[in-house]
Amino acid sequence: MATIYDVAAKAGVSAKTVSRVINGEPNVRSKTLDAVVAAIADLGYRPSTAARMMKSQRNNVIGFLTDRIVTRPETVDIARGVSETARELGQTVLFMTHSDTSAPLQGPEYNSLIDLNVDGLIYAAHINERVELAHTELACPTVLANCFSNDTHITSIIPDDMAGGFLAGQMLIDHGHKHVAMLNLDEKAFAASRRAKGFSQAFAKANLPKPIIRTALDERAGSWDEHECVPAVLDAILSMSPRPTALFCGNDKMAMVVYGLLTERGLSVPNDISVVGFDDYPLITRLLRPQLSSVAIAFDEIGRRAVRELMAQIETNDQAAVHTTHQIEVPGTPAPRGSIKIIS
Amino acid sequence: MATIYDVAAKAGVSAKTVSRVINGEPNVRSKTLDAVVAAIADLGYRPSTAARMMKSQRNNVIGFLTDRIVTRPETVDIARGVSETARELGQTVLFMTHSDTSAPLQGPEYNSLIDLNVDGLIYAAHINERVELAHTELACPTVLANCFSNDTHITSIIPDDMAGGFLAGQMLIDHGHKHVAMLNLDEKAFAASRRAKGFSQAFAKANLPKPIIRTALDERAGSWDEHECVPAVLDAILSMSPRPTALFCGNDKMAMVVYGLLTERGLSVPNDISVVGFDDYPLITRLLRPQLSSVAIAFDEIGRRAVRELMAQIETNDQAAVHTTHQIEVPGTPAPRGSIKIIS
DNA sequence: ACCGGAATTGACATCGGTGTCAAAATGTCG
DNA sequence: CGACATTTTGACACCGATGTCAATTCCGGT
Repeated sequence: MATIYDVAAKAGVSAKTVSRVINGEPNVRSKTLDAVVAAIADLGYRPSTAARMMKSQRNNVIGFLTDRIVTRPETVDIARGVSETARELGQTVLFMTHSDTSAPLQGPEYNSLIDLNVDGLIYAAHINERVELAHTELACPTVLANCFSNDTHITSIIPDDMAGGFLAGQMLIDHGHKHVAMLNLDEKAFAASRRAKGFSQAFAKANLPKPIIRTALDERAGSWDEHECVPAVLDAILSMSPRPTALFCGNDKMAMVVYGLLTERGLSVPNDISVVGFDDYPLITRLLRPQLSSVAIAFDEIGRRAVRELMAQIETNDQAAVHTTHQIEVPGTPAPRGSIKIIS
Repeated sequence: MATIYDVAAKAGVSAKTVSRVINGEPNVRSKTLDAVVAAIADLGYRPSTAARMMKSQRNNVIGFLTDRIVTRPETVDIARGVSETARELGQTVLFMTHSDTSAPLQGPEYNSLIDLNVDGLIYAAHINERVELAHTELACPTVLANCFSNDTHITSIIPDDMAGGFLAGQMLIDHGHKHVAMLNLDEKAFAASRRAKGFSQAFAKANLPKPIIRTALDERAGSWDEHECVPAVLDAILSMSPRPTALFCGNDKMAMVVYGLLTERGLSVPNDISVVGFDDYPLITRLLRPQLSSVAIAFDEIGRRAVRELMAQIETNDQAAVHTTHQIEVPGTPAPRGSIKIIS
């Protein structure tokens, strides 16, 4: 690999002059500039980032750490947003996945990242929940994505689950639904309870009866068997009178299970009952028939915001900087599709 | 940030001795060692990777470049395998996603990776196809994952789609199916044609009639509307006599669409007709009712192998190293579930 | 041609580690 | 106790870039 000295020798100038050219500094005669540029091209020279970052103490590298489950579309989309925005801002992203999920900002991966001298760090969780931070002192500027902390020093970017739940409710109201039910995820989870709250608020605001809300997730079960108690809850709801005209499911996965169960029970979506999901996983919402209505959370936008916030923090190196907003909520978007019947 | 000199001063030794301790070199008296360790702990010292990599020219960093679509479970799983294996081997992974998908080993992201002095590079495609490489000279050791090249110098790790198709066929044969049909993806795609070929071979080997194979993908359509011509193809197959007892879909997504269409037509899976998918996306196979039988490709294993091959290449720096195998095929695993009826 | 000031350019130190090799300390044995 | 082998330690150069600051070149004006 050619070094700056090789280029300097070839162009008949000093290393410093080559450095000037590379960094676009002014005050280089155009003739020397041409010679240097030619030499660089000739030798296929690329400056060594190692040497560069050693000198400047800035790496233009940010770390991205996720909890164990990277397969989740949420995390993937956040990663995509981070990746793209970082590129636009000339930053490189170092991705790592926690091997041990016990504490968010700890463990071998966290240390690797810090050792590699990242300028800042984004921690993304697969589920919007409060995380407990071990350190009070952070090793570098840090932004949380899709999770938050009580520590007001730490900026976090989270989806607005309450507003999302409201949008789901509004979508149903707009289609004329008045008596509806929600099959919620684990009530104790932050995101789930917010969605339920927002959903209720939509009906309260429209002076409609409070929707029925039931927890339908089996928290004790494994990842793919967690829907075991959905049938019972669903049957209970279906046998109510008047029977709800629509079901809001805590997320798209549950909605997908509900589709199957409704088919088994000889009920068709949306003629017999309408269904709304949450998350808008395209794999589910676009491939189910009829296509599933849902509320999309722009996770890539969460990633984007996270990078921008982080860069802002890095730039204003001032530790005592006033963070006016330490919690930024990204709104969702309703995605109405064929799974909602219009009731007149 | 404390430097090695700070530690040296605090421990009352030279920088070199501290260096010895950090790198676990022998010949350090235990008393000095203790003093140094204490000083390191005291100051919270972490060696600067910048300085380190500048000296050693080895970074222990490998690059991971994917084509645009990172949301695909394939790429995500490969990334997971890469990430985990890299960690086990003490390597750091730099992830980047191509912004411009036109040529695999080119573009700003590729250059970033090379600039950052990665020791090696893994390029992962979202679909198992041949890629055209622009350079003949590679800037660093490179391994392809889920795609391959004609260039025999380049190692690639790909799923064995033909064996996978065979497994799908065998799964149906084992359940007593004799007259079956396949709704294939775009025949011109490498992976799709291999799956179809393997599928046929299973029936040929069992001395059963050749399965009906139809292309059911609308290649002109956009990403989520590509299943528009499935209904027509499906109806054509359903009206055959004798009607096939099972449908092998080119992938899980198509199988999911087929589920919906069968429901609309009043046919139930598996009583009226059996269905098999390909890929084993858990989001689809585990949430459909009945659960979808599929063939799982261990993409994380592809990622693992890719890292191991890459490290082997990096270690044997010899450019003229003989690559006995430049194409490694990773087999799939049949995942039979409720979507296949047993025919006696 | 000469001068002053601005525009260019380069010598050299520096960043934080590691390799080399010689110096110092330690230990062993007659 | 001295000679010698062996272990332990440190001084110094170097990796490849950039900042500092002084040296050089250039230019217009006299």
